[in-house]
Amino acid sequence: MLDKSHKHVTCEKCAVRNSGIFSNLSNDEVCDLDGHKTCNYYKKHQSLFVEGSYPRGVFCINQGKVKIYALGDEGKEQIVHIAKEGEVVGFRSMLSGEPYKLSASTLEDANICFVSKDDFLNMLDSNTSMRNAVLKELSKELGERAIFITNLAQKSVRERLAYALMILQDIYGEEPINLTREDLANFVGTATETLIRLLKDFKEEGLIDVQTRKVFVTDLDGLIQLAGGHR
Amino acid sequence: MLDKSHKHVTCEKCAVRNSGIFSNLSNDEVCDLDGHKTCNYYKKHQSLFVEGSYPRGVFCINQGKVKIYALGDEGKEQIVHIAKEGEVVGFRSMLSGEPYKLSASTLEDANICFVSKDDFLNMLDSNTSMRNAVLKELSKELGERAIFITNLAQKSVRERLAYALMILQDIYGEEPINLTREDLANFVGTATETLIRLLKDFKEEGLIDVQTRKVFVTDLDGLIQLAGGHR
DNA sequence: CCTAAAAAATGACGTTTGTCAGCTTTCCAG
DNA sequence: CTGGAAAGCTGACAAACGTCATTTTTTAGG
Repeated sequence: MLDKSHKHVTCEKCAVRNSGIFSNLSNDEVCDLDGHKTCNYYKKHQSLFVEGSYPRGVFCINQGKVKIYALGDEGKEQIVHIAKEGEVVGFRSMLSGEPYKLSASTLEDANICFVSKDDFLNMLDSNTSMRNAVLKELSKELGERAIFITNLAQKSVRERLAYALMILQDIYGEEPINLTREDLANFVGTATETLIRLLKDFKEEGLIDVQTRKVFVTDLDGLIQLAGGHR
Repeated sequence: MLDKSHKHVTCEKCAVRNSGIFSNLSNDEVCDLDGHKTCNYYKKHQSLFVEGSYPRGVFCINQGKVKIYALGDEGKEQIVHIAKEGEVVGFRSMLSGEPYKLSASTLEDANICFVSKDDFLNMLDSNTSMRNAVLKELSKELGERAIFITNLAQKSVRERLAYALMILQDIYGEEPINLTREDLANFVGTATETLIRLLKDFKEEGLIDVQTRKVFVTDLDGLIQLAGGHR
């Protein structure tokens, strides 16, 4: 459980100081960043930003998972990414000057810091290595999305679920994957009912273990093979 | 028809001088760029780069269309983007330091210039507005891919075809859309046969006109509506 | 102009996947 | 601890799509 009282996290001592696009900052720069950020406690299912609005800054996740999703025409969410501790989210729209194309909300209780647009852009301007990190991050994500697209277009739901579980396993690390069936379906890109049936199959085939909401990957190699080899 | 003999295009006089990420360069910088580039004539179906290899530079399209695609597990192409005159392609993998995640090849005869990795990165380092253009471009594309993903996951093939035709209409401008059925299917993310049947439907419904390979959009509003409103 | 190869088109058929409706279990606030 | 709401699950059914096999048309090189 997250300690709600301990709201302010010092950047220098942040558990995720060494990951993401801020990891290349010097100690001085991190102190500076620390002075310019605000730190907030978010409850599960709180919204960070919504599609269509304009960015005012970026969010740095200290603790907790965040889903990044688009809303389809019928209001169905398509989860494009699940961000974890150490990731900075919400800077893409800021850089493109467009309104948000995606929404973000917490999947669990979380500590998330906020850095205003001006501060962020100033840092980006003055700091070469951070700039390179941002360029790299954007490019990497672009590559990941291309794979996502190809999977959606060419693989069966079964294969996509295997692929999604591989990725989620990576994101959740030692912890079990903890998503509602609906979120999982919206990540895989299928109907909730279809997803539930497939999860049951996977369990019977010994690929995963399920404890109510929690999913444990028990046969990662099996999943990788099912998903169609490495990617 | 393209003039094959007129191989070298001077950047300053390039027809697409004012589009894409090089558009913000000063005249001096453009002259410099001109000195560092090589210009090549490509025939239809020639490859610019392939998935898995390492980038040596970027390609600036002076004339012609280029498909950017991923190869699925069964060798089926998933076209992610169709680049036209003025676009610079192939810089994402260079920035992420990874091998290409996508392949690119010409859809028609083309004039394409090449700028080496070092030259490109140097320019990126020294030129603020170009850097911002690249950041903007990457972010914009990331947004577009999110929509692509959502469409694939939630829309029917029929709706996706309408959407694809909207986009292609934009890319081809006044010219008719000129793709093989297979390429079109690989862009929409469906089987070639399904695509052919739907094209026929669209024609019967008066949305498009078809002259052998060429597709003319005759009712853009109808397509937009079919695709599910504006995007 | 002709011919082989590539692309386009069509029909038949099976399967995957989505939808709808109803039921059960789990979660959580009071 | 408890009751209502949310999430999870199951079955029946239909439609959308993919696959395969075959024919027709178009393209491009000699």
